[in-house]
Amino acid sequence: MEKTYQPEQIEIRWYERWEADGRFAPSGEGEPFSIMIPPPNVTGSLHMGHAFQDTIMDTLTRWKRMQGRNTLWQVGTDHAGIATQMLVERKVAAEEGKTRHDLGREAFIDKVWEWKHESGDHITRQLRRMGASVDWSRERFTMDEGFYKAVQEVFVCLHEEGLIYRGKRLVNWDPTLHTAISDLEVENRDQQGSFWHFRYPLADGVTTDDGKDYLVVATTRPETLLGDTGVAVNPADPRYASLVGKFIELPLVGRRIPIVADEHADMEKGSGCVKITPAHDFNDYEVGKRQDHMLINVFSKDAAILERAEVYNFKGQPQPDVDPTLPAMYAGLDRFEARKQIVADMDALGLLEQVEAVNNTLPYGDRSGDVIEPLLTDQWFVAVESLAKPAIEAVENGDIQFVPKNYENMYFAWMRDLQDWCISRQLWWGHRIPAWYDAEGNIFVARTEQEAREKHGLGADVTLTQDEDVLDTWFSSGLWTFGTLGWPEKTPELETFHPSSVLVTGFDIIFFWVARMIMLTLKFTDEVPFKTVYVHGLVRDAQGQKMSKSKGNVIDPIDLIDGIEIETLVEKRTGNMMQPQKAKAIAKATRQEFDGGIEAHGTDALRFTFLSQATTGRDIKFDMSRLDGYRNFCNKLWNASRYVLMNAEGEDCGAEFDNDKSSEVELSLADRWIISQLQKTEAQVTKAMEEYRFDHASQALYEFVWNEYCDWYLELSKPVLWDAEANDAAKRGTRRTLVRVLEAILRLAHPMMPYISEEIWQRVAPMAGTFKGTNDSIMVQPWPQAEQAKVDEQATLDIEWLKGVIIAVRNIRAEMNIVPGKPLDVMLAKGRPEDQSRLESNRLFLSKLAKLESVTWLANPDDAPLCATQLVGEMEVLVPMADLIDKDVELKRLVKEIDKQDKLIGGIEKKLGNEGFLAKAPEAVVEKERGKLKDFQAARKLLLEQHEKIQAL
RNA sequence: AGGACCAUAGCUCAGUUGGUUAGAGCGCCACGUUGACAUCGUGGAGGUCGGCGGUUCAAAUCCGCCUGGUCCUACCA
Repeated sequence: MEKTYQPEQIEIRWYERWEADGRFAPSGEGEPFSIMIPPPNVTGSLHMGHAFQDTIMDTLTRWKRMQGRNTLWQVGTDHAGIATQMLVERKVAAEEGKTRHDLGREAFIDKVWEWKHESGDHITRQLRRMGASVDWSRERFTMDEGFYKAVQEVFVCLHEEGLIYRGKRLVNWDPTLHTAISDLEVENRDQQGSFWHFRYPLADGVTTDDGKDYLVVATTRPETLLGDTGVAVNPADPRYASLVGKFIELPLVGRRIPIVADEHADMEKGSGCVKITPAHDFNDYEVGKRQDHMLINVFSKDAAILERAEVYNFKGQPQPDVDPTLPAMYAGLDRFEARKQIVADMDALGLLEQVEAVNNTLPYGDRSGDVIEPLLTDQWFVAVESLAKPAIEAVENGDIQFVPKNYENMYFAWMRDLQDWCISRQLWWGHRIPAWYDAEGNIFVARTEQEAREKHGLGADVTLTQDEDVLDTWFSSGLWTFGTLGWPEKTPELETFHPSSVLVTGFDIIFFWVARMIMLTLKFTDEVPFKTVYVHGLVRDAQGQKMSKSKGNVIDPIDLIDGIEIETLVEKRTGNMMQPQKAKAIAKATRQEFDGGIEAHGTDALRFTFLSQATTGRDIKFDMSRLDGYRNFCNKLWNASRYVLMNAEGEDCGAEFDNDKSSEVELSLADRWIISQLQKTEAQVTKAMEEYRFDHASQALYEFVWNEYCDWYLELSKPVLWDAEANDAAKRGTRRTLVRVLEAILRLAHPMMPYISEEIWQRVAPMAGTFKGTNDSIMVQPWPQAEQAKVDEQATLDIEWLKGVIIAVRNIRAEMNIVPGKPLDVMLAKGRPEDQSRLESNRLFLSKLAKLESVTWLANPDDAPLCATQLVGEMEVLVPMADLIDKDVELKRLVKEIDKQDKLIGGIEKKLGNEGFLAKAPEAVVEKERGKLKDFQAARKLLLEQHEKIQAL
């Protein structure tokens, strides 16, 4: 073995080997366990969030596989409608100077497929680097033929049931992308805005009670004035009671609009009068509906002012009787231009009463960054109410459980206030909506045009055109758990692996995806999509900032694995930016944070870091120093293995002797102890994994490997192995323990650190007798199970004693500035009989580990010469110091120690002096305190004696 | 405005049903390298558990209020 751990030499090799050996496919045996990967964007690349998520999924998958479950980790990607289309549009623009419209729909779609083929395996390659044990043979893409079939089936069925409908409704419209987006794709940002107060003249010579001939309405969006259909006042507002039923003459437009009473108007706010614009505001839409107003749309798809308004009733029917005339001077003006102009014109008319500065929030499209406009358009919707009910129940009754549990509240809150879901998108890349129209605009929904004709008896003479729009990507990913398994066919995979066992996902897409999956899956399979939802937090940068390309603080997980030069990193972060003006600052910050670039750490160290930070659903600040630390841990494990191999390879490791009582194999105290500790660790790690506490699982492993196996057991093995006089059975016992415990460690580690564990296991397993032929792999070994019978409490106590004495001697060395290598003569005094017997049976270990010349039991403590002392329980560890002792230093140390004991004693005495405590605390607690008091007092007494002795010098 | 979550060592975080001498890693200080590992070893310093109040014999842990932070939902006519 190499002297240091070098991940790059082993990782790719092992992944290729596993894949070639078909290790990732379900075994076909055992109780099924399945995880469906949240499909990443097919043309995307792996970011830290993916890497984190994939680590968790792979750890669960490998763990369950080792537990003998029939394990499927289903892999695949989604087509990411808007994101991919935008990317290809930009690419086409850059390369050919053309828009998608120049190319036409078909040619453009070809371009997207080309791009998919070109870049589509990037993310899957990265998944492989992460060690993901996904079943590549079952890889799915949402735009695959088979998956499309599932999408059509669902659409048609829902439509037949009346749960999908088409309607003219207000949607969040992205004027840049020219498509509807869901409210989840809208980002609300705070900003400084203006609040314009306008005077709306009363028609027909009417005046207010206080004699004014106008009402004041305020708005943050003056340009919508053109679409006003009325002014609302609160029905209980005495100020305007006399005006209800009267009219306003809408300025600039000249339209007569009614004053209506509606509870939407808040008497406390502003003047108490609200302008109503049903076609441009979600609240006003509701008011307009109640008041039987028209919908007057004044915006084009670009959010520019129309020449003539479009007028509809609330059924979406055009209203030719309403005069659609709009002022000519605004026609074609962009909404923000129009706003300026309208404000200026109102001012000129003396109708601008005041402009107030306000803090408000504005909706932005998370893709385009443009301000979202509520716009009246024809869209397809899913009526979610009847779907939501069972979806809520599934979580309420525990069929689906969230981990951590508090996310269930977030889910309920959203589900109980659900709007119908707009599923059509005005894009080209996606699942085309399976609906056809005849010349009159009649709608025929079917799986194919052929079916549409047959179903509705349409002759060949009827021209049908398919709906131009595509479906929201989340509509198709909502079918992911069962669509990937072959639905609507009744496949054996569907039978076996659905419902899936766990969904691992970020909280940010609970609404987007999780909720919709639950609704659609229950509807179409009568099963939940998954039994558990493990929700993890966001991976943030070291400062706690969200990682984003525009901030220039993203880290490519692959760069943490392979390392990256600083110049390459700067280039990567500042190249191809949307906002190039930020490049300089980003370069500077990057150079500051990653001075010498990033070193290679390997996949296992990265995975272990993620796991150790995976606490209960909170965000994680990615910490480079922890990554360093876990790479060191890999190295530690590597070197411990090196030691084991050096001492065991080619030697008799007793693999064939299974009976520990056999005279052929003799186990030392240390052997029994480490075996005992291993059982506890196995139990701990398993429990932690069951509870999704990967931080606890990784920590339990780390502590056992480093602080017990390496720090103590390996050291304790040396005296046995290097003792020329030790018998063969003892050596065999120690070698066997070294090897078997290491082999178990590797199996415990494997789900978390697949590569290093496999690499070492290949060398260790043959000696441990667990290797079954040349093609064997740790991936299919049984998960370690704690055996209660091997827990040896006596051995634990004995080793604790031994460690205590060794540490006491080390302490004395440090206190007295004695070099670590100098052999010492040590005496043990006071204490109990078992202390003496422990000394006799551990003399060898003690001498070697504490580097002692001699160690003797002092029957009469008064015989002790002048010594430095330490306490182990009630026993004193004495190192004769003769004239070497520094009186002042030692006195000071003792005083400090005595003070410490005094404080402890004081605390307990106070407790025990409290009658309430004695009366009400459980007896066991009281007893424990009494015991502690006794110990502390005994320690204090010894320290005091020692102090007096030295004082007397 | 409503809600959720968070606040523990210089940093990143654990701390299960109240009873621990409040822990880990990293960092820091001192010492140390012939026999697995300097990606290391040994020893050490460092915390009034955000603040105030309450419940209790006992609070980092339970309750209330406050402060600071993150996020979500709503509103902003």
